Amino acid sequence: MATIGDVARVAGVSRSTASYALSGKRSISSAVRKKVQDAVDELGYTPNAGARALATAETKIIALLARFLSDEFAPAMLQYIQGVSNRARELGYDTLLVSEADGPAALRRLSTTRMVDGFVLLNVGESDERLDVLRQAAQPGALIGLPADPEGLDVFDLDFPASGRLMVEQLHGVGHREAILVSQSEHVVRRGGAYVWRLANAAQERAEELGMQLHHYYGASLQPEIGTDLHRFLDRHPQATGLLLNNEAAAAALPTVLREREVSAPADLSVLGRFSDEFARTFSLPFSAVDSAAMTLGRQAVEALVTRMQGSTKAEPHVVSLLPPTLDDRGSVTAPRAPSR
Amino acid sequence: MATIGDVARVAGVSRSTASYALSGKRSISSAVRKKVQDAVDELGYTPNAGARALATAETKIIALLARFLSDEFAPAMLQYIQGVSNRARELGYDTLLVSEADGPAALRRLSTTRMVDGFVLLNVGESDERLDVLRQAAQPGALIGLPADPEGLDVFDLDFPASGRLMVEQLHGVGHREAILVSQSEHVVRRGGAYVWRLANAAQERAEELGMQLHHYYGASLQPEIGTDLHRFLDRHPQATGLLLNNEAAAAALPTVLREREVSAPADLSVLGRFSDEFARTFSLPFSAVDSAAMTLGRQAVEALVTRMQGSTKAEPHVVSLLPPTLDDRGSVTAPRAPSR
DNA sequence: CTGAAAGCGCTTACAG
DNA sequence: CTGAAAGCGCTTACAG
Repeated sequence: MATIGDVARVAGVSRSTASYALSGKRSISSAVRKKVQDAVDELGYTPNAGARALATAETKIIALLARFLSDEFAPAMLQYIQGVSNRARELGYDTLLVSEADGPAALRRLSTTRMVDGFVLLNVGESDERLDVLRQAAQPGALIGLPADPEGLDVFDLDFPASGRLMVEQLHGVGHREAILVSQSEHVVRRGGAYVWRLANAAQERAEELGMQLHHYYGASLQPEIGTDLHRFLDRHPQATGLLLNNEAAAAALPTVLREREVSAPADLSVLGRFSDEFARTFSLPFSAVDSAAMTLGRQAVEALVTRMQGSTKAEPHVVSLLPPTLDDRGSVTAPRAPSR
Repeated sequence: MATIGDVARVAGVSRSTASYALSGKRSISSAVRKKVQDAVDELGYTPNAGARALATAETKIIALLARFLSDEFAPAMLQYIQGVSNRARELGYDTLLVSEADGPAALRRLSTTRMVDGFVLLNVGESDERLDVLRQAAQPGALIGLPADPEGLDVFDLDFPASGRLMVEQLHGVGHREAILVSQSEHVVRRGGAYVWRLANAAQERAEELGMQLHHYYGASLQPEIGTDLHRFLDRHPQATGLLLNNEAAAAALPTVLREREVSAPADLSVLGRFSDEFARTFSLPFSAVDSAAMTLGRQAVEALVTRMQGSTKAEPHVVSLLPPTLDDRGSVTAPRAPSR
C-alpha cells in the first residue's frame, strides 16, 4: 500500500507538501500540485483512515444506534436506517450500525474508544437509558424520537400531537361523530414509547373539543394478535364510522380483518393511519395516512449531527424539531354512510 | 481522555508494560498487573481505536455491503443484516453498513483506506460487479448468495436446487400432480438473481422425474402487481392443486388473493413458500415454507470471514457452503381434494 | 510557496 | 519479568 511518503518521494517534494497539496489547506504552486497528483495516480494512493483519524481526531464515522425489539414491527425501521446512512454518506460519513441489546454499554464503548464522531439514536424512549451516557460523551448526538428531557441534545420527531389532532379533524370534517383509535401495544408505551400517548391524548382532546366520540385502545404490535384485537374493538363499537391507527401492525392486518367482516373502506368505514409511504407500498395498504416521514427524520438528524460535529457550534442552542404531519391521501376517508348529527 | 501513557504514569510502570499487562501478550507479575488495572479503573482508560488500528493494522470493523433495490422486498433483508451484525459483535467486530448505489466504488474506497478488516456482501448476483474489486482487495470477503464464479471467495447460500426439489417432493408426496411455481420477477433474474432459476430449474426437473406438471411463472416483486399476477396464474390453471412460491411479495399477497377467490389453503389449494420464520410472523402467513435461513447465513458468513481475517488461513481453500433446506410446517400442504392419479 | 519536525496513541521487536 | 525506543501513516504548527 502506498503511503503519503511514497507520494512525496515520487513527486519529489516533502511529505507535508504532498499532504497540503491533497488537502488544499494551503496554497501550492500548480506545478507542484500536478506532480503530486500524478504521483497519487501512478501509485493509486489513498490515505489510511486509521492514521488520519489519529492525526485529526476525526473518524468520519457516525454510529447509528438501533434497537430491534422483539415486540416491534421491524419493517418500519428500515427506512430510518436508510435515511441516516444515505445522508451520512452524502456528507462524507460512514455509518456504523449498532444493534446491541445493551445500548448504554455500546454507546459508552464507541464513545470512549473514539471509534465514531457522533451518534444517531433511533427509537428513543420517554426516559431512555442511553441519554445520560450520551450527555457525558465527548461526541455529539442526535435523537430520532422525543424523550421527556431533551436537554443538551438535538431531537427530531414527527409532531405526534399535531398528527393526532389532524387525524381527528379529517374524520370530523367529513361528518364522522364516533371513531376508534388503535395505538401501539402497552408494552411499547411502558418501554417509553411516548409518541403513543402524545398522539392519543391530543386526539382525545381534539375530539372532545369537536364533540366527537373517540374510543381509544392499545393493540398488539404483532401479527396475528393484532387481528383479533381489531375484531374486538370493531365489535365493541358498531356505531363507529371511523378508524384511526397509530400502530403499523394494525394497518398491515386491517385489510384481512375488513374482508373477514365483509366491511369495506371507505364505504362502510373510514380509515386513517400513521405510517410511511414505503410501508404502504410494501403492504399494499389502500389507507390514507399521516406520513411517518422516516427518511426525512433520518436525514435531518444526520444533518444536525454533522453541523454540530464540524461545529464551532458546540455552544449553539439545541433544537427540538417536530415535523408537521402531512397526509398521504389514498381515498380511505369519506363521509359516513349514515352520519350521526 | 486518558492515554496508555497516563495509565503507565499512574501505575508507575513503562508504557510497554502497561500495554502488555492489558493485552496479556507477555507474562506480567501479578503485582504489576494489579497496579495497572487500578490505574485503568481510576482513569477510566479505554484504548483509542484509531491509534490501535494504526499500530496493529486491524480496525475490528467489517463492512456489510447491502443493496436496497427499489424492486426488492425490503423486509426480507433486515434479518440478514441482524445476523451479520449480531454475530460480528459477538466476535469482537463492529459493522459498517454500506448501502451506496455504487457498490464497487464503495468497496474500493473502504478497502484502500483500510477502514475495515473484511467484507460481507449481501444479495450477491450471478455476475456481480463487486466481486472483481473484492478479489483485488487486501481484505477478505464472504458472500451471501452464490455467483457464477465463486473463485477465491467464501460463499454462503441456501441450497436453492435442493429447495426446489424439496418443495416439489412435498407436494408430490401427498398426491399432487399439477402445481404452479411463482418465482421472483424477471427484473431480479436479469440483475443476476441466480437463485431464482436455480430453484426453478431443479423444481422443474424433479417434477418431470416424478411425472408432475409444474407451471412456472415470474411474478412481480412488489405489491400490488403481484396480487394481479397471482390471480392470473391461478385462473390459467384451474386444475392445479398446489402452489409453490419463491417470491416473498407473492407470499405476503397470497392471503388476500385467496380470500378474494374464496379459496382456502390447504383445503382447496396446498401452498408452500420460501421465506423466513420471522417474515412469516411479520406478515402473519399461515403457509408452510422452506426457511430462507437469513440469520444463519449471516452468522456463517461472518464466522468464515473472521476466521480468514485472523487467519494463518490465507491459503486455506475457499468454501462454497450451500445450506440444506429445512421446512417450517404450518400445515398448508395436504392431500389434494380430488387427486389426479 | 515549501520543508523538517513533532505529535496523534497505540503495539511490539529489541535489549537487558 | 520489565523498559526504552521505533514505528504505524497521517496532519499541522513552526520556520524559513
